Amino acid sequence: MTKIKNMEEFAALSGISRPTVSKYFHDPDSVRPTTRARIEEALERFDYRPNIYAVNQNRKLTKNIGIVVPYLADPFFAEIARYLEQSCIAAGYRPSLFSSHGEQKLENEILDSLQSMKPAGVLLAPLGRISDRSAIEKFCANVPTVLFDSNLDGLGAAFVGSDNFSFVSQTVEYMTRTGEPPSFFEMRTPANPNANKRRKAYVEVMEHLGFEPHIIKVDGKGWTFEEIGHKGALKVLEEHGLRTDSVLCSNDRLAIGFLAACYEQGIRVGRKEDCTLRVASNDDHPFAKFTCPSLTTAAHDYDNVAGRSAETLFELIESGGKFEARTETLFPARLVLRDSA
Amino acid sequence: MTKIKNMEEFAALSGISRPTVSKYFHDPDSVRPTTRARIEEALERFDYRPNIYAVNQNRKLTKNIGIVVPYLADPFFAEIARYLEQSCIAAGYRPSLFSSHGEQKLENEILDSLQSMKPAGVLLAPLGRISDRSAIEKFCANVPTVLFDSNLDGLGAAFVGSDNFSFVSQTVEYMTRTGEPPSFFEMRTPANPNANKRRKAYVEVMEHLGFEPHIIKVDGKGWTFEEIGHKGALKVLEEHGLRTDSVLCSNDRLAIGFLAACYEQGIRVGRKEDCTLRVASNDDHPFAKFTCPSLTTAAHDYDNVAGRSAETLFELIESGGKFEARTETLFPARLVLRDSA
DNA sequence: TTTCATTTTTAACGCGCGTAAAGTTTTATT
DNA sequence: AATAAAACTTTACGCGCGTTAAAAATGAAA
Repeated sequence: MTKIKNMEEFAALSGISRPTVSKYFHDPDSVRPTTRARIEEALERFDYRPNIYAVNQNRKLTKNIGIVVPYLADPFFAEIARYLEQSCIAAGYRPSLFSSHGEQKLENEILDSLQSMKPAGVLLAPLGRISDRSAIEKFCANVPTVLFDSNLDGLGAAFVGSDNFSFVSQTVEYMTRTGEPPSFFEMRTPANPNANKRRKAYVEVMEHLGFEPHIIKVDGKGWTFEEIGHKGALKVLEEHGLRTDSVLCSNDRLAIGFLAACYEQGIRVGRKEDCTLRVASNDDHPFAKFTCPSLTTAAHDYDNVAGRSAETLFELIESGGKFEARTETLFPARLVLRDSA
Repeated sequence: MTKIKNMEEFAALSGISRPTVSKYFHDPDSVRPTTRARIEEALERFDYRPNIYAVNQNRKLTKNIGIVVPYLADPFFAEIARYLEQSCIAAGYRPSLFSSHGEQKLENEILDSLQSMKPAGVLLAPLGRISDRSAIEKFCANVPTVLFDSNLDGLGAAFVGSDNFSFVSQTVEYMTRTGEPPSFFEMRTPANPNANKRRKAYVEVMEHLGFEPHIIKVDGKGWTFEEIGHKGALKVLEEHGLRTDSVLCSNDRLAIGFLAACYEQGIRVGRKEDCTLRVASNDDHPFAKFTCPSLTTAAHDYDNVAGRSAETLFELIESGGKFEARTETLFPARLVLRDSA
């Protein structure tokens, strides 16, 4: 197996001219089947691959796609990222994954370094409230971008995410139907815009059902949601801050902290007779199945959110990086009944 | 702010010749302070950055570093990856992150695509038992590689990880000192080589302390450890397969499943009077603090493992990609006492 | 001021590939 | 078999930058 230096050499060995070989690598279907066969035959014998740097330097558009998530240590985003990666690869792109780790500075740096990669497109789940809106706006002006998970009004060519109203309405309706109406447990200043939409949905649904909304806001910032939920729950439980025996957490990670606090305080959670509290939540975090008790929650439609995000980006790329109008696609939640409520 | 097309143009605008500017970008200290100042002044006015593709095409060695983890949806690896990324950036490298998602095929593809990136070096946490050893061996022959977390004997220029004996000896000694000796709970065919070392350490420590080792192997494959631990625990509890009131899980994710099963079965876990079981584990998973009860576990020295891995790779790169001898660096665990044991 | 080492400039080539133009061959159509 | 369309070959340039060699400029030391 001789080592191939460059396309010139490979072309010679395969008996095809270099421009045709180049064309083949750009799109195997753009050459005649017979020549394609000859190239692929040679490809097996010599295992040559074009130098990606030379290719990307000369192509007007690279095949790179950037995937940016706000916090990769959250398995929710890790799962989404996995779907997205695979979709990109399947479509012939080269994904590269970045995590903002909850920091605006890092998000900006990622966008910066992404720009110099001249990507065909970017799938961006922004930090949300703490994002540098103008930086993202500038970025989106230069790079075809589809936002997902967190919407920033008007930014990016499209948004794909989950319908927060669907999440909250299902959980609230379920809880009110089977017991007392829930209080809403959330962070005081949530970074994620979904949190705000969930709160609004909660208020709306409660009022529609004829109940008085009751919101519990806990302090804490950053992405250590379990910790924040845990501390907040201890405080609430100590102060007897719950009006009913039901709590709806804004998201599963807060709920994980909440349940841990309940356990420590000896409070039985669930819908069995000996339980004094019901806790539900939103997201269907990968660990929600293994909390104690297992968590009743509204599940994201992972597959569809990720799939549609990727598809939308591909369409965007193929239509030259611009859509006529910005679209927002929201997928409804699926209520997952477990033991906690 | 005019747009700069290339280094030629930028050099002209800054009043310095292109080769000198090129030299500056390679190492700012390699030019005279006065010319450096002039370049940096121009840099502020025009915000130009070299085309990374052209740079990487021509440099013998890129500044890219690949980081490969076996399963990014495991927050443990997400955390490690974060440390590593930051270390690389701080040292002036450009990290790119990959996850094998538990699949050999993907691991191989990642190594493949990594090769064509001509990285200065790679930080690789292999899948372990299911890795394609020959593929990794071939890769390591071409790219300076430091293994971390999972050791593959003789592969890579160095290995940095945790001392599994330290993990298990601390947990076993603690449990035997404060109560009955633990059974060891693990997967039958663990992918991770650390699991095997932990089992051996368990046997060794138990025998040294004069107790008979008792190992419980549960079925299941893949990386859904919580699920496997959960199912396995239900079976064990049903069959009364525990010889004592103590269990040491091979890792925290199994323990999370184990605790969930205990909760469902109404078994009180912990060291309080009303508890009938003690469960400890290894890793100090980010969620171990929020299990019910919170998990007593032996913690990885995250900072040191990640820090030393990165440092070792930098040294490797600076010494031309080869070490005289392969080194293995192991960091001891730190016992974290919580409520479960 | 002279001297000499250091740094910078000028000029030019190379990297590996995209791409275009013009000419040649192959395939499809009738 | 004649013709046109499609695909391929040849030739050559360009991309943006690394790198080198020789010439020129700079700075420090004498």
